[in-house]
Amino acid sequence: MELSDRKTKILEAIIKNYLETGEPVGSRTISKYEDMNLSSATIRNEMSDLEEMGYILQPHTSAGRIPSDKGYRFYVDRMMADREKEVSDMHEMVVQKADQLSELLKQVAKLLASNTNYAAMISSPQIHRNKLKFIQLSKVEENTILAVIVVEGNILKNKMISTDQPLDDDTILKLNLLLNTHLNGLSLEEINLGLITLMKEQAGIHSDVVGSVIDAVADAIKADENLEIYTSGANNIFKYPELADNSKASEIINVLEEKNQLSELVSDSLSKLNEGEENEEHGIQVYIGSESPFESMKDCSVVTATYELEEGMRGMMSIIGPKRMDYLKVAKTLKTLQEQLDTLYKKKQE
Amino acid sequence: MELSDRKTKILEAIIKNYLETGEPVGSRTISKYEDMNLSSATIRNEMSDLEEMGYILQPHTSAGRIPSDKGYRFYVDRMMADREKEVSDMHEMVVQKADQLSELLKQVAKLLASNTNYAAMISSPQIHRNKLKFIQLSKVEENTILAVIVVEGNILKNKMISTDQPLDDDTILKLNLLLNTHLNGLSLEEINLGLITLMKEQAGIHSDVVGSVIDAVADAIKADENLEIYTSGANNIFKYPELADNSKASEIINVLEEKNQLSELVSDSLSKLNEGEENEEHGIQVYIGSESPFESMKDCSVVTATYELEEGMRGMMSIIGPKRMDYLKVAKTLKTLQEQLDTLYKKKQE
DNA sequence: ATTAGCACTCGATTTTGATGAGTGCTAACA
DNA sequence: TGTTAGCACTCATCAAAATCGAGTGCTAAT
Repeated sequence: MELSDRKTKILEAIIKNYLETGEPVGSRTISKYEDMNLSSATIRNEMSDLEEMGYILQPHTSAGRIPSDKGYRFYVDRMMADREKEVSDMHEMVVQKADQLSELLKQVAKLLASNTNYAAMISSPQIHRNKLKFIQLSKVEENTILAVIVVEGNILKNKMISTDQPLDDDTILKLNLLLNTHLNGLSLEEINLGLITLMKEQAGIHSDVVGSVIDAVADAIKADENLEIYTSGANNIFKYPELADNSKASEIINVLEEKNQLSELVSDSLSKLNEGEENEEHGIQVYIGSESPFESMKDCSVVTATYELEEGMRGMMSIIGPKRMDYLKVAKTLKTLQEQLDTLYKKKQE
Repeated sequence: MELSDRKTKILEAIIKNYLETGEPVGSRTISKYEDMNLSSATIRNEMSDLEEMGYILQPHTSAGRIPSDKGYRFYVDRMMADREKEVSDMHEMVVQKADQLSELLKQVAKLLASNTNYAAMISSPQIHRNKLKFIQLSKVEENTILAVIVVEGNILKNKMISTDQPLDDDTILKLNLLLNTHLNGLSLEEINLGLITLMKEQAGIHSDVVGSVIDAVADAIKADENLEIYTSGANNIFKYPELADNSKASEIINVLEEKNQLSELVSDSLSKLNEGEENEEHGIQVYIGSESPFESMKDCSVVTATYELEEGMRGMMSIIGPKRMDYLKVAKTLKTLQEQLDTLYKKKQE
């Protein structure tokens, strides 16, 4: 069966009503709409068809209908197509300049959550494609060396390195030179074992101690590839009865708190994004119910967007809410922040 | 009225039973205990007294009794006094050496939560009494300078400083010298406006640009005085029906997520601790119900402990659970981690 | 001082019935 | 042939009523 115009109209009416109320919607309610000059009986027939086609379902006999995942999917796809039509009110969202990237991201997470009334998360950007800009070792204590590594985008990594024997200033100077000449300008992922051994050989005489320092620096460069995740608004889920149920809430909160799951997911989908086809629609993706990446989120919808601070520095943010979330508003919020991050960061750099 | 031996015994029995079951406990239950050779009627009389004295209360007529806050307080004080008597089973808790302090603390938070089945938090240590060890400015880009500040305990602070005009290498060298000679060895709280202006004067000629760099460094030193808070196990609260109620759960989760409230609290009580009388009992504090620092936690108990990584580097950790939490186990868990942090950190330093 | 016994209370659980929103189907209608 | 009025039926929800039982307080006997 095809989706006739009338069916579409009815389906849309059902979904919209359900988004607002969260209650199953019946034929009578729909028939009373102004531009719907049909009796409830006719609506019922159409609804019956829509149910057969899988767009809506009945929680139980003699209840109204609610959208199925397929129904939401239809609605979301349609809405995304002509999103300009509708304007939902948005608060002003202003991202304040922040000193540290982590502060900025925390702020964004908070903004996302407070503007949408759903739970939000944002990941730090991936940087393994970024180029190394600058390495500096300095002696902090007799047996302790501090390594500071600066990456494109002015991302910092530090590491304290304890050595078995003290290193004299001259050696440190040479090491600095060695590291910078070999590594500067390379992207993080280009730095491999081969390079490390090469450097160790060139360091020559000093053998052991120097070798271990080089290893430690390499570690610092490679480490921390797991993205940081910032979340906010977890308690918003209590606002939606269909999620506030104990076991569901517990699971959702767990996912938000156990950030490593999220972290993996983000890095997976980011790397797919890097290789694969670009996603139009500003990379906004909607996962409805069972489409969602987590088993424990089968009663939620997850809307994700990528952001890009500068070439290759991509991160992900997402909103987690009930299936009947205000997709339009969420998409807009995400887009707004995408843009703000973009411009803000470029300003900061200049 | 005095607490007779028998009353004490009964009270203790009531509390213990309630800690396990979470249900009001009646006279009959108690009378059946092995070493309690009394009829339920006698117990009832005693219970009636205990209620009058405020140690227990009835949720409603014809229900059993539950401990009041005063009852818990009695139990906790008593338990703390002779805690060695009882041995509750504890999992092995091993804190893995971690590269970054933040990783270590996250790990500890997780351990706390998973061992106790309550929610846990830990703050980063306060460092404003720590002495400055080392400052280094380096040029990263034409108009960008990186300041790295190392504090006793090898805590790092960094800041990227954008300048209006480029600074030449020589000036940077001089600035490094200036900063280090003036500030090294001072504790963070000793660095004040006077010192800053003094340095600016000595920098002399270079005026503007140099001045702003010094300001930026001073900022970096002073900033970030708000402690980081790491939480874990928020979803554990759903295991306790008396907290799993929607509105309560929401509030608790909110406090755990809005870390700045916690942060303030921690820094308050730490500074009190620094000035005031030392708390024996390894600084383990129990807040029962309404004694607790947050209005929204009036149905919880909060057990806090301070830890000390090295002289003056103190932080706080705490467990948040229902009033009927297993105080003994919690206290032990906290103490164990206190000790582990202590030894681990000292090893790491050596 | 202790306890057995009993009446009484009151939350929790189950039962029952009424209500009403909503459906599916059928027959009449345009 | 598409639309609709009408009706029997379903079933969640709600409230009132009935039942249950854990627990108490009191009294009188030991």
